[in-house]
Amino acid sequence: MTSDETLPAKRRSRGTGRVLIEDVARIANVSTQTVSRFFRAPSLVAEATGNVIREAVVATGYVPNLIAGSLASNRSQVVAILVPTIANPVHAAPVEGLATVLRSHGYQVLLGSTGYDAETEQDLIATFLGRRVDGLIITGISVLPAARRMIEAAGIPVVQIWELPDDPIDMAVGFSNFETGVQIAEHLAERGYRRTVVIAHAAVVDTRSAARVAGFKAASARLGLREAPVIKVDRTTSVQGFDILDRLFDVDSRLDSIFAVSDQVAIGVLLACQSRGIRLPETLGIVGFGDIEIAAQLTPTLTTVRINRYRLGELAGEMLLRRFQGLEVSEPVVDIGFDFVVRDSTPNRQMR
Amino acid sequence: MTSDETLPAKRRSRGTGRVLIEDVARIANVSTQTVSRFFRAPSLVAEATGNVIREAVVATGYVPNLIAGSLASNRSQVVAILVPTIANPVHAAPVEGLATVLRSHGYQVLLGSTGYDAETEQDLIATFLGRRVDGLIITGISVLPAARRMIEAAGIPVVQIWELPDDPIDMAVGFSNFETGVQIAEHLAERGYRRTVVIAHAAVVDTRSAARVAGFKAASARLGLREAPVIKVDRTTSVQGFDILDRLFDVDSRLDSIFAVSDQVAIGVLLACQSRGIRLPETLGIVGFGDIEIAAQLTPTLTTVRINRYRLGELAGEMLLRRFQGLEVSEPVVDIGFDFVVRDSTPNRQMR
DNA sequence: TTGAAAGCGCTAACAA
DNA sequence: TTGTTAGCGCTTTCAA
Repeated sequence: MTSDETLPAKRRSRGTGRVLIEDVARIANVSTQTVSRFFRAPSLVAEATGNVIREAVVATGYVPNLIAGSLASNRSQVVAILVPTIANPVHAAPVEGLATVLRSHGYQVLLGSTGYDAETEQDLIATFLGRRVDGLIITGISVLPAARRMIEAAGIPVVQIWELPDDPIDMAVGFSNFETGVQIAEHLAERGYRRTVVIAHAAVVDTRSAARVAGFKAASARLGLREAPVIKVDRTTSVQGFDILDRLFDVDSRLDSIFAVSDQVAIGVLLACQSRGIRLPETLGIVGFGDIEIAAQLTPTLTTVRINRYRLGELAGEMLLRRFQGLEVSEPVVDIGFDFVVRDSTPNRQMR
Repeated sequence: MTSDETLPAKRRSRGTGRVLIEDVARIANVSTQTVSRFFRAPSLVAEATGNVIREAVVATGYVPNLIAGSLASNRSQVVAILVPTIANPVHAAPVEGLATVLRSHGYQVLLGSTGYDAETEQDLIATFLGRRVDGLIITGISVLPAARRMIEAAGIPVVQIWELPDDPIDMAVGFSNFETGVQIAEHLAERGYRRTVVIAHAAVVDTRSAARVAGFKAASARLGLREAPVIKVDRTTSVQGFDILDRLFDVDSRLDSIFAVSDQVAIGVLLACQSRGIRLPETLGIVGFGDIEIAAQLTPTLTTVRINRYRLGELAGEMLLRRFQGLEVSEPVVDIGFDFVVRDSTPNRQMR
């Protein structure tokens, strides 16, 4: 017979049968508050007391319920990150950087894949706010107005990554995608290419790749070059060269170069050329974006733009952590820049 | 002057100033319980009542606090997944599959990167259990005993992925890594290769790649072939061919083929050969593992093993969902199999 | 179909 | 350095 019968009749316990902080407290002969303190700030507990508590924790196998702690403290120790798709290593890298930085400070990462869909993004934001995440990382700037209002109402720190928003929700870490397009156009022009075809991303919310194309076009116009034809692909995250190669020559049978908004697409074209016996780089100059690992090992090696993607996530995490500590973030919008990496896929082209 | 002064003096509210369920209830002129029901099971609320509540929700901008809900209901609606590193697309794919399946059922994904470290894995498991996740997905079988005990004590459903454990913690979705190694050895033998060098993973917790190597060795021995030399690399997730190529020829200057435990490594070697003008596939047969997207587009195309990685995560999610619904999982350990994909990198070799 | 009361397990505020 | 008390905001239980 248990002691349950000694409880007031009205008490209908829904207990989960797990070890609670009060069990530890009773065994260690201290208050629950002291046990709580022992976990959150051990330095505030006398060493002898701490040892007794530690023993009681081991003896009982106590695991603190962080949900209860979150409710009481109004801090969840969770940060959410929204990416278009985690299956693209370009977006996986910041997640890895973020998770690593946060974990060393006791925070965990809640992951949301939007599939390049603004509605899905908004739904995820709503859910994450309902979970009372302490901070939010968002890929890009195309946040729906309603979602933005929800975020602002929640008042939590937010970092937008991959772009430099004119009107940031809060903080941002990124670089000028437009400028990468400009440099690519200038490079191709300087090397003697005159008939570039651009391979862009069909997804409208991918404002990052759109900005690269816009930069390319603006610079081409300024240089007095023809307006490059653009073909659009549904997915820029996969290597799918043969179809694209056909479409390229359909659009301009005399093209001399391509600029693809992602390395994956550029590499697809490069490999398709190889497979069909089209000589590279003589026949076609190729520029990609992202500098994925394989870009430097292909033959020819790929001219592209390198971003420190891991650092992007790491830095975003560090900015959130500063805010969590109540500190100022001196530079709320950080330009981490990019490296334009010239390799063998865009050699000097003899003028015609 | 606010109404605060009418509150009992002892009441020291720590309220967050946000809209609460009771605000909605007051405005809609119903009890908090009815509002709660409206969110969890709208069909139990009269339509007219529901409409009034909906209006009140919109008017106030109420966002339910899921933390409080989790504490009260003892369900967090969160599933955690542990992967060695999210930066490897091979491990990112199941995460994407899991997240997609779970999201459509109102569950979110908490992500943990272990960095192929068992201690880190254990720490993450402890944290996730403290957060009272409703389910857990673990990559592989090398869970430390203490971590295993914690999981079993928590009594939540668990799915181990990528392997078929002899002694599963709970459920599993995987395939026989050993058997992939066997088929690779048989294929190379049948095609006339006699001097294979194996490129393995140095990380001891990567029991998956170890099993592939073991299968390869067992089959080679059974076929009466020489025991293949093994070289170990620290990271199998990156394309790093030149160093490895040198080491290969150091180990066996007359090797005729390689088996790499990951496509990334196999492709690194393939590209390094290309770059150095080593003729493929004549000089060297190459087999990888994983069938990453680019494998089919290289020249020569890569012989490898295909796993439905996305499905791996999806299926694991579906198994958890069944358990959450209190249903039986008829087959707790599922073998999803693999496809051995023979391509151009391992042509028939003329006997010497 | 709706409501009242009593927790869920922890931490913040205050006091000693 | 430690303890007491009163919540955190929701859902469960039970009753109507």
